[in-house]
Amino acid sequence: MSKRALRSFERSLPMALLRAREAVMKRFLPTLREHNLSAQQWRVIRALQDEEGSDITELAGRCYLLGPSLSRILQNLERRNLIRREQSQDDNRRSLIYLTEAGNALFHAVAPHSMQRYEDITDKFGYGKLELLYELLEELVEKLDAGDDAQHTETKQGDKAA
Amino acid sequence: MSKRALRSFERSLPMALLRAREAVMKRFLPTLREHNLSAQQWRVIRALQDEEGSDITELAGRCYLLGPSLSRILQNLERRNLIRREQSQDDNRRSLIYLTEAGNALFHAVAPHSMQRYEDITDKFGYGKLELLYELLEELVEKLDAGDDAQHTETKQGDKAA
DNA sequence: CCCAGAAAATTAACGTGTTATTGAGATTAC
DNA sequence: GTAATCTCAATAACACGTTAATTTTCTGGG
Repeated sequence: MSKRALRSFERSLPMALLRAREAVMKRFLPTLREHNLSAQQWRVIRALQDEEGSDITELAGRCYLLGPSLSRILQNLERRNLIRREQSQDDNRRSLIYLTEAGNALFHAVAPHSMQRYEDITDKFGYGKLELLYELLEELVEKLDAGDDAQHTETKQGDKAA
Repeated sequence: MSKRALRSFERSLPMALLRAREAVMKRFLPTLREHNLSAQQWRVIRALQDEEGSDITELAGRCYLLGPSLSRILQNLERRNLIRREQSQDDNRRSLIYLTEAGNALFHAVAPHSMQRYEDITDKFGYGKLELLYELLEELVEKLDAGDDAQHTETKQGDKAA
């Protein structure tokens, strides 16, 4: 038929990606939960272990988080003494973020479990298929992000109370 | 290379799935936003268009939403007169949900744009690759969920465990 | 130096994800 | 027929996603 109906949910691409992500996250969340960490908090700790002294904008980019989310996450981690801030000398607008000793210890407590989960997934799904999946996902993002002219941002009307 | 360190973010599977999902959603969100709909609200409206008179538990399963989220979404849609509720006769705990005329009209206003976005994506990425991606994602979920109890339970008609 | 504009970070406001809890209505057991 | 139990739906509490607005600081042109 020329005019197809909308895909059913089971074949909807955003839904399929969501399901897959949740299936994967289910393998990681129990360990994180034992350490009272959300997936996002763990991303931040990993990123800081990779490279300390990032400013917040750079950290947000590496963790794929938006500023406001990261701002709240850092407040939380700071309360728990897992990170600390230092004012940048060059630019007083910037804070540089560092793992504390406790943060570093937490990383080393969680990391082995996290690695184990990756190996579980690789074993269950197959190394080749996993690599193929990575490539497809990457290519999808590339091609979709390429031509974005059709993104006419909407005209905002004032009614807030929608 | 698999035993040495955690994957970098660029190669992390949850992150890759997240990026892909967001790249896809970027194509749909502008249209939804023009109609003051979130992706989840749109999922609910689509599901109701498919099959009206669902109870909330069944609707949650079809929309892949958890109860509390759906509860809030339905309150929102009800305030906006896009859905209405009816008490089930058989079981007073259940509400059955229906699209109103306005909800139905909204569906028909948005659906063509949504279809067009799917066609854009298929064109950009390629039909074959898209199908391959679907299959891989499905297989990933299957293999990871094997042996786990599913979090988002689907309403399976048919065999109730005897 | 002063001021307009840009950038870094936070805050505000709203909607959703998630777990635990609650309350009303069904179901089962005894 | 009543008590224990299960189920449906809503609520509470917290964290995150997202857009807009605010504050502070830096920068560049007069």
